[in-house]
Amino acid sequence: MTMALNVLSRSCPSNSVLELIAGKWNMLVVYALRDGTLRYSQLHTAIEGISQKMLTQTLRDLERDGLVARRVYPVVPPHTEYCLTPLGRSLQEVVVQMGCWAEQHMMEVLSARADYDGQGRTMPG
Amino acid sequence: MTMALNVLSRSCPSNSVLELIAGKWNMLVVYALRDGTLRYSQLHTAIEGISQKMLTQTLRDLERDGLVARRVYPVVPPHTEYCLTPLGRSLQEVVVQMGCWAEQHMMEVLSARADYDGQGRTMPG
DNA sequence: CGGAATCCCGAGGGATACTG
DNA sequence: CAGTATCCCTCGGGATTCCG
Repeated sequence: MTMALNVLSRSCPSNSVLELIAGKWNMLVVYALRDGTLRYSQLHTAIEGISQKMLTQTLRDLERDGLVARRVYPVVPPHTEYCLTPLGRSLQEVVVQMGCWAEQHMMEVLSARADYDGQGRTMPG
Repeated sequence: MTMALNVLSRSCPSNSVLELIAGKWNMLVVYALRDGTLRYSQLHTAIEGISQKMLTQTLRDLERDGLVARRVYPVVPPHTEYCLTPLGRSLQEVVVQMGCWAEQHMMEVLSARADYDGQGRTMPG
């Protein structure tokens, strides 16, 4: 019964923690902040295809989980900056590795997909 | 304009590759296969809370992407085994690190959530 | 045992409009 | 600029049933 610490177990908090990472945009935001502080609009530009709704929501989630720090400057027009917390930077190391893996192995994945789809599974017109 | 290789760019294949990792169950399946070969039912048991539909679908996706190998023994009752391919094992290293991060830092995340929710955001009845 | 097929609901998430 | 609020629709994914 000593299976407490296990990401595969729903009863283990690490499982829900892992879910937060698995979100579609979470990793990309952490990845985008790898070089330092960015403003909201800069994040919006850096992460292609993200809507403001999702960007805001993702940032709130990451802030809530202690991974991202938000600093608001009370000026007009508004100025808001985001950066990783120490906890966020510890995760960032793994996220960057994940990004590197994706960049390094994307061609293998693509060719695997091509093979798989070419084995008689394509839909002829 | 030399920003080709970038997981943040939708036009870069690595971006879609990263998406496949971000799926809710993909990482857990790769993680579950870290120790070697498992049968369908063993995976179903190991990964708490996954439905057979999602397990099958996730395995198909990972097989299609060249991360998981499927071996079917033509016996009755059926016997099917799954294991990581070399490509899958290269990803597995990063996934295991992600799992370790989740296990090591889950308490920090939990306490951050408690702090955030305690700052006047809870909904009193 | 290892799936495939079907049904169906709720959340995820985009588009748009508005605001301090 | 940095959000919030609302609408609305897709599809992720659970439950169930059937099959070789």
